[in-house]
Amino acid sequence: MRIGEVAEKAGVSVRALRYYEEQGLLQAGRSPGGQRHYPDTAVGRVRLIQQLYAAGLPSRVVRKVLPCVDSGEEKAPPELLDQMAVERVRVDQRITDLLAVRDQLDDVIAIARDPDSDCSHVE
Amino acid sequence: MRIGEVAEKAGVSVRALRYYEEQGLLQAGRSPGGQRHYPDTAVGRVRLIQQLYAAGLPSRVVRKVLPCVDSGEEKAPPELLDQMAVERVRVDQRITDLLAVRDQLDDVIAIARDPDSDCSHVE
DNA sequence: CTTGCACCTGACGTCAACGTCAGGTTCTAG
DNA sequence: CTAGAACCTGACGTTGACGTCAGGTGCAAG
Repeated sequence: MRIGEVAEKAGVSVRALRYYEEQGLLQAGRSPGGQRHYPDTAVGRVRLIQQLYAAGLPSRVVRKVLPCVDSGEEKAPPELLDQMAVERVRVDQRITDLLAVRDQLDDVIAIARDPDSDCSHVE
Repeated sequence: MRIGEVAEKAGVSVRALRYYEEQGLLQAGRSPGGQRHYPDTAVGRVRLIQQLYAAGLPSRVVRKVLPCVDSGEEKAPPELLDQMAVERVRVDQRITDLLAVRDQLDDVIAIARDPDSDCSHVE
């Protein structure tokens, strides 16, 4: 597959794919003329990258996590595992933050919809 | 309170506070000499702003949400409420993404710790 | 009145994750 | 063989949330 097809199937821009390669997140073979070509698995990998980005993980984290997730998990060296655990904690913290924010939004929405209900969070 | 004290109590930089004012997120009175002074409530408001940022909300969302959360929720016009609902959905989506990522991390960590357990997610 | 720290206003720098434009090449269809 | 779509490599532009530096001012203490 060439870059355009991968981009379309994965729902990202061609520029993004070249950027991922530049960042070492996605390898590509080259045709004699210099054009990139990807295996079918590339689409899935790009989707994975997108998922990690969508979750708000910074690129340095993606860089650390990707090799573990796709290139056979059993090869992960212990120090890398520690990093993963650290990131796991960070993700968890972020989830907690988001839940709190969601609750705040729910409060405001509920109060606005039904002003007579008491504002219990102020006590 | 002057800006330095607020910054320290809220755990952010002085520059950040000036930035918030510039963005219309945080008002401040001025001394005759031109120095900003804040009420005690400013610290809490800054913490709220930080929480929203920490959750990954973009500034435009914070801009929309803040007036509802602190200046008396009952005044919120319906169109603003719709926006809040939209953002609520976005936050929810983000939580879902993060949960998926966390599960992936857990999988990788679990497999690495205990390679004999079967990789059930691949079936 | 002077020292000196906290404060002020610009204004340019930074980093990430691409967008976009310029100028040239490769590949495919007819 | 030729048009033109898809690709290539730089390289500069963008947005958000500030960092940082320059050059000047407010204010409490001695």
